[in-house]
Amino acid sequence: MNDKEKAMIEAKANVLKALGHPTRLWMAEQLAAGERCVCELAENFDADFSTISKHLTILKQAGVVIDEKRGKQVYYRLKVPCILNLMPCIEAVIQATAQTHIDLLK
Amino acid sequence: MNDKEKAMIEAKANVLKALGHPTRLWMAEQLAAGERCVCELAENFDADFSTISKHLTILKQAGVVIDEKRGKQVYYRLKVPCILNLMPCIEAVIQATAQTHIDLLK
DNA sequence: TGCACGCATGGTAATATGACCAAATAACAA
DNA sequence: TTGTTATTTGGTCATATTACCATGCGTGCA
Repeated sequence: MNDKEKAMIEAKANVLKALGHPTRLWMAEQLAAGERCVCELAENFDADFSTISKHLTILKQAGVVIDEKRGKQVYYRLKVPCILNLMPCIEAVIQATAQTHIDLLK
Repeated sequence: MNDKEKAMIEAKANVLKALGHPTRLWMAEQLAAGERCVCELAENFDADFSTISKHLTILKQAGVVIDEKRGKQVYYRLKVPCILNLMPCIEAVIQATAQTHIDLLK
């Protein structure tokens, strides 16, 4: 594995890692339905405002979302919509996994 | 978001998180080409044997891989091959991202 | 049986992550 | 200008992650 391959693996792992947190994955799924301002996300999620903001920053740095300031509000949206398409496979992994998860899919 | 939805999000995030580490992502990509024993993975990766084993355990617990002991060796393989299909989208995210990453895709 | 090999597990230490509070900043309205 | 709202940033602390070393365990060979 050369340096470039290693950098590529790290970059890809970083994207997956960004999505690998329940809060951030939830955010990405919300944004899949269309852009949201931070306040709209906060409205539906019980956590400190600063926590939400920091998670969004991580998603932004990973390249998953982009933000746009309009007036007093900052709107976030998915940068690459295909992120959504990952879910069926992830769900298949869960479905293929132990009994403990089977009920999640009903 | 009810309890079941929350559990589903957490389960999905856990799978993504398992893949969100360079070493584990590399392993998954290796296994995409076919099963490998731990020794074969170790051969191509510069890390302590125990480190490799622990990463494989994490992938196994996430449901990404399964293992099978044959003789003295343990073989790992992808449990759900579609994991591979995620990569084009992840690469698209990287491609859509800052200049710093563009050279990775050449 | 005894030993070497392949792998997993336990322990430990350094570093990273994530949650909250408090404070700073930007945009508007008054 | 002053206050208010929307969001980000800095600080701190608890917890999680990850890497290594040492050790344990199962398997097959001598």
